[in-house]
Amino acid sequence: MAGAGAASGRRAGAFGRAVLKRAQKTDTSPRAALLPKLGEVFRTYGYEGASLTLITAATGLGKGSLYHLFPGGKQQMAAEVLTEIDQWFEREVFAPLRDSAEPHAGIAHMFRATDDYFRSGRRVCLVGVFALGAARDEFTDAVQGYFDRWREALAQALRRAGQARAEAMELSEDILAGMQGALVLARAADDHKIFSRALKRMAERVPKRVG
Amino acid sequence: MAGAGAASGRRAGAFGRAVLKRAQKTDTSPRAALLPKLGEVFRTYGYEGASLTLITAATGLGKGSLYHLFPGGKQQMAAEVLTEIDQWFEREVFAPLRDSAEPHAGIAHMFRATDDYFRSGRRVCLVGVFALGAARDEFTDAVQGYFDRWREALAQALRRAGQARAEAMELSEDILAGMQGALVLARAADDHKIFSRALKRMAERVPKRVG
DNA sequence: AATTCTTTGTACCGATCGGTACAGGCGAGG
DNA sequence: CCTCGCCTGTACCGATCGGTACAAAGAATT
Repeated sequence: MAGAGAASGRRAGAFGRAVLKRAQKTDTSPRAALLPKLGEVFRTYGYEGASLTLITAATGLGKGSLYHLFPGGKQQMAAEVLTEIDQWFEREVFAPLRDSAEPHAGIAHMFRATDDYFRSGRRVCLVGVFALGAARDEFTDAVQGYFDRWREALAQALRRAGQARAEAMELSEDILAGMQGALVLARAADDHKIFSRALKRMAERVPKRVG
Repeated sequence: MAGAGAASGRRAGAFGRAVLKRAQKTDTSPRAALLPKLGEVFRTYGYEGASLTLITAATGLGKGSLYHLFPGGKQQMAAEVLTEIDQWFEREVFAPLRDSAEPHAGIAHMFRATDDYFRSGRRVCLVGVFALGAARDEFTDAVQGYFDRWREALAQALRRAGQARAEAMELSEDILAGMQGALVLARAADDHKIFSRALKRMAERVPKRVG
């Protein structure tokens, strides 16, 4: 969809593939450094609320540079931010859930990574913000995919940890909802500890290892 | 804060008190009929996204009428919508939780009313939408108050149902978060049943009556 | 040094934003 | 019937919206 790294990839000559591949792992392009800043603006003000003025202020780049890097405008910026977030979670959360030999380790890793990402409740979920607003309809796939793949990966880990199919489905949904809701409450009350408490409860809800 | 019913109250002469009191219970003024429509616009598009154009379209009223009824503009409209929602929950949820002789009945009533209000997951929470966005800082009291009083009322009911202080606090937070999160997930996946499942889980999490 | 291509600031675009001014429509009371 | 006061449609306001055009600055290549 949104070609993150397309600009750097275009510059690649005979060694195009190798360069592109490395760029995808740790991209040092200005574009990559930009996405987190863009993400913060969207996270804080929502898609509609993130005006070009706010974006230029937050990034330090003028419209010229912005539209040179993102010819598709706001829509493209948001799309690339979403895919960057998706990649982060894929790497730090979904993959460990699916691949770790010991499922409980993957689940523990998820809770740690999630606590980090949401800054222990000081940050809200950009995908959640988009989901609640009108932007959902413009980024349906990204929004659906994020939660769905998370739930799927978690349910799979829970099954491997010994839970029955139905219980794993329910519990994974329960844990995701508990987290998202805690982020809402934490921001509403301006009290990030609400999120920490929720994370702890969710972790306790996962059946302990039997072995 | 925002004087809902102030316009009708102003008209009241010697019988001002009585008229005002009745107006608060079932207000038949055009203003009262308007607030739900306004609420739907804010709920769907967020505070910033709810443009005057959208509002006039949804209400059928021109700017002239709108600003005659709400001299304070969008800000006043949103404020009155928030107090109307607060009043609804106070009546249908918080009061039953606090006052019902049998706390389990109050809690059951809460789940029923909540399911109704959120249309079994087809509707999102306006206060949650505001909480996540920049509008939170403009309506801090209303946003904080809504969740805080809900949590407080629920915790009190749980205590009366036999739970210890700390457990009641945790569980009330857990239930609110589970609901809010389920609304986010339901809208993200466009699958309202996520909310129904969450409601059921939350209800089961409340300790059964001992007697 | 000359040339080429990328990057950037700035001026500008039409559309829309929230809000105001106000003239007339309208219905109730005299 | 006339008047008075609430209500409402419309024209208009400056500001800002997202986006475009383009010329000059910079960097890289030869």
